[in-house]
Amino acid sequence: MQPKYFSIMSVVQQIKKNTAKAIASLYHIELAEENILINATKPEFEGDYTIVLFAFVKQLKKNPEQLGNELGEYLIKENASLFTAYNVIKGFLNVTLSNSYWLNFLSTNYNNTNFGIKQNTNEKVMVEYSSPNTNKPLHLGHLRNNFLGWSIAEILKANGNEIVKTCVVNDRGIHICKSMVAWKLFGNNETPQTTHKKGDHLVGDYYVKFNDVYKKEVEEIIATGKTKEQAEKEAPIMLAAQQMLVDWETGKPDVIELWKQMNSWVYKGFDETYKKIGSNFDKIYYESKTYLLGKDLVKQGLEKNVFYKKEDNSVWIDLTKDGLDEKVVQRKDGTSVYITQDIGLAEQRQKEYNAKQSIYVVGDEQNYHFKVLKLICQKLDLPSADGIYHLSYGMVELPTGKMKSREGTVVDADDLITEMINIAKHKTEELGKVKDFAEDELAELYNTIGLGALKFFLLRVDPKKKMIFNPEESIDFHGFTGPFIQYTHARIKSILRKITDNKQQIENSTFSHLFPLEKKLIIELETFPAIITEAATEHDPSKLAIYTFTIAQTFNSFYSQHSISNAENEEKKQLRLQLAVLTAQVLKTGMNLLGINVPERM
RNA sequence: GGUCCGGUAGCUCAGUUGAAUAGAGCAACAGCCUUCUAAGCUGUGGGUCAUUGGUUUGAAUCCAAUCCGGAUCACCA
Repeated sequence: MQPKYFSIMSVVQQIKKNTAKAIASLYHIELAEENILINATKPEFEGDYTIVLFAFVKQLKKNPEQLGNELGEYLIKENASLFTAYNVIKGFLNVTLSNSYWLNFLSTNYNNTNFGIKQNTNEKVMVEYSSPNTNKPLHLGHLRNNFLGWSIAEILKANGNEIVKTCVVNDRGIHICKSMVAWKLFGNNETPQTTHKKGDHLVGDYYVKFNDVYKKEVEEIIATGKTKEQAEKEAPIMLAAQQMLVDWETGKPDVIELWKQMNSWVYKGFDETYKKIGSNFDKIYYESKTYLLGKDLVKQGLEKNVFYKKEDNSVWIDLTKDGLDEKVVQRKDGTSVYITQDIGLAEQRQKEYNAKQSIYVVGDEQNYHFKVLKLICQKLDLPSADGIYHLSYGMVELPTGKMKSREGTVVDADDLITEMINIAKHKTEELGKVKDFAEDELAELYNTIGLGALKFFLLRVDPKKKMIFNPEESIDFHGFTGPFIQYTHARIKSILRKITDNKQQIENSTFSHLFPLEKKLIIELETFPAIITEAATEHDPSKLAIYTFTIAQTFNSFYSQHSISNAENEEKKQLRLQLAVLTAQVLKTGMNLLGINVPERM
């Protein structure tokens, strides 16, 4: 049996194909299928799908009504197994598809656990996400990044791509030295063990400490009559951090020792958080090892005249013809800048993995940077260039404005996760439906629901848009939320468990009556494979979040109106069982693609 | 200042390859659990789609201008 993977043509494609064929045969005009607009028919009209005629009215020199009628007649005559009725209103041709078509779709797919998942194409895609700094713990913004990265990787996998998940850890630089200096000055040899604090939080505290001290020092210097600019340059703690960076680069043993020590605390803390949110990577790059990459490419670029050297020995690229600016790629002292290492890393990854596409999940504040990066790689003729895709997402802000870790005004990832799990616990206890669960089962359930709520909350909006998180109004568990969908899944599973004689097979597929809500659910379920494709091509998990919500909503309406176990007759019962099984399957797959688990009971 | 992104119901957001009377959720109000999980369902109210002009049979969607908000334009990362 072949339908392991979904490969049947979608309804919409079939309608397009038939419409094109009809027009070719009736009017001898060839229309490209992609130019035919098919919409779901609005509920106030009769029909399943609507062919919008306006687009080719002019070309065919027909009035819409007449064209609609001729097309409708033709479709029904030539393909009676698919089309059973039509009506024309203004320029809209509404067609009704045969119930046997829908029933056939349902019975061939309901028990396919791979429904919606495409055949593997072996096309490799790299997804870089998370990419934390080792000077502070993860916060809400990192969570959006992680969830997006994970989800887009899963979605691409479902579309047949081979995925390499990667993370670039920013473990060196002046900001890392800041926490190191502060710890050295004020830390009294504190460790995660002595303070019982997660290592990333401990280090983060010293990053904040650095900035507090720095601010105070600057104020003191200004009070002596110097300008702000001077003060910022002269503050002793800043000078100490800069010296430490120099010492790090020259490999001074005690600095390296401290650096390794503090980073190891951070990694341990990160691992804990990653484990909680279910994130992992196939390959981790450390900037301390890659920051020197790209120097050879600078040399090559000079030879190719892509770059040019100024009198002071700095190396530049002129992007003014591309509407951008001049950009430095190597400092006058010969050291490389941020973008240089990115170019180098892009090349190295290409050598190591040879991926067709490389997706960078990075905030929209770096839109310009990635535009430049791609352009430079293209001008250097690097094989990785065209595959560079910046999956840009908006910042998560608080009602009070931007989060700033320097000022300690961030929503901490660990705290938020703990809070969400606690809320899940309280709500679950209030409802009292799982009193027979063992303790570890309960813990797992709270985890699933709490994280489900959080992930769904962050993934349900278009990644491009910035979002506002209000800590006062905690994340909801009703309506357009993760728990609502998880609940619907658990509800279905509960029904299925109770029906013992579930042979789940309609013997009589010519059974032709469908209630509106039965049909609506089937029609919506049928679009699942297309939604997965759309989410992948648009790099947008929110498409799936919205879709799974719609399915859950429709199922619940259906459920409240039609009984499954006490259906009017055996055929209806079997039909509804199939519907329930496929709905649960789609909800599960859809949520998994968002990185969210669905419980069997809740 | 240049470039880019955004402005849709009280709030959070869909809808933006042009298409029927602009949709959800939350909040508010009114109903529904002797029947498969009420974290649910049904209904009501709520809109100058920032503004103005243009293109079109048709504009929230495309074009122009304006207003508001944000990002970015570092030999920072």
